[in-house]
Amino acid sequence: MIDLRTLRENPDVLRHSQRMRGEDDSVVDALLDLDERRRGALSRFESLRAEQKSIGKSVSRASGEERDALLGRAKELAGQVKAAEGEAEELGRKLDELLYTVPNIVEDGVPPGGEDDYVVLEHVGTPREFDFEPRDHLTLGEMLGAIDMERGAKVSGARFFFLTGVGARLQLGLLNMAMQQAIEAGFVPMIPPVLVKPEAMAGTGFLGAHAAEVYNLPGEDLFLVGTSEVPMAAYHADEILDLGGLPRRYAGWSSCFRREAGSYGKDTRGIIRVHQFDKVEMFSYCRLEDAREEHQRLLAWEKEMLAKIDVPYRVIDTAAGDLGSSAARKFDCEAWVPTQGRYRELTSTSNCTDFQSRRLNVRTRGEDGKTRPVATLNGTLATTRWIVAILENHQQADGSVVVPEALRPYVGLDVLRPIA
RNA sequence: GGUGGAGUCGCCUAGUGGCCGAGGGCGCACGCCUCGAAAGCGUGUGAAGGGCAACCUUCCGUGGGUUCAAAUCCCACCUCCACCGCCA
Repeated sequence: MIDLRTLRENPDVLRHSQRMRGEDDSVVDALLDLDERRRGALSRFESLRAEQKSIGKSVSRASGEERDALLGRAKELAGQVKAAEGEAEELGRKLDELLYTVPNIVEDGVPPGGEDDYVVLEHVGTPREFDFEPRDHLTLGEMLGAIDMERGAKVSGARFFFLTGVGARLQLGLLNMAMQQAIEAGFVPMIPPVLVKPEAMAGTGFLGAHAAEVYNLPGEDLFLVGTSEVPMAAYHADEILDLGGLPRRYAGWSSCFRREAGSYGKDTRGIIRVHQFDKVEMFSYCRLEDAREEHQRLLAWEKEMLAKIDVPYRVIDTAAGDLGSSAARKFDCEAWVPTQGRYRELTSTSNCTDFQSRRLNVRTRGEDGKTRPVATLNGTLATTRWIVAILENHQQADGSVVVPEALRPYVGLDVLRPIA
């Protein structure tokens, strides 16, 4: 959520940001207009209410005719107060409604443009030359008895799967390795609820433009989270965090649920794009002025994880138009997928500045004693999709897959071999 | 799912219509005392918004209602606790 005070003082910042995202900048004027009208109504209500209170007090002291006169005036005021309050509330509702549609202000330095206008920041590792025809991850997964899409579809429908045998072991090992790295880096490990209230979903910015992506349980008024970012951001909702305790870092392990509405036909083979997967996610609360630096740290921890699975990847700086509504900046790490001949997202780290914390009311107290919103950031440490990169990049001609060295203690196997 | 009880300023608690945005204790901050500390004493100590100074308004689980006036009365809902039922 945008800060109204900042908007009043410097509306061009939001106008520029909206244009960077390729979105409507006239929302700025609509906001300013509503804000001014609401403040007017509020101030009318406040002076009426003040008068009503003071008359109310004199009623209790007065008697006889004087009391009757005061009562008359008080009754009159009661109606006016109610009307003025209603008007202020109505305008406040409209303002909030509009405010909730406005995405975060884009950070300086973000490349302009849309999905394809990202800037590649670096390449790490080199795609391997195969002296045989590499198999795709699903073929390998089936040969290894690791992935069962057919039964996934039988039981749950398209884009569902079973991880079986070494597939299940691979995922458990990978996610455990991620948790272990996070713990060693000082993160608090966390297993959050994956069903959340509407406030948590809206607070993190997932009920806006991408509401169609979210599963909900209408009878329960609960939503299935698409990432543990949601419960971890809402974890400290309505709290004032100790300044000395920042940054607070959490590593959440959860299943993630996505409807993948509108992606019909995309990535229909294998486990690249599925309705349910598991993820270890970093989440950090820090001071606003430290957020850029913290963002770089999260990116560094992602790279540390990627190094452990030893796959070639690149880091991209996502263009403004492709940022989520809560992100001010986003870096993705994309691994090389040999059979697709391209890079696919394995991690994504976003700096959400004070966008989520304003909605969720997560604050800290500054040196001046005043409360102010914190920054929230998130980043991926491992997901089910990583299995794709591991299988494809480390496959051998016979269909076996060499487990990356760092991962071996967690998986308990050096090589995954095709089953008979 | 049923019945009973409860939700007040970080924590505990007082408060049954106007003198309550709200008293007390704990905690915390500052000061005095002390060589220093503890104890003791004194002062201060919720949040949001508006003017940004005095000050004003809102918030006593949430939402509605009654009233000139609601923490206080009425209704609905939510949450927590206890017991019962049902079921992992």
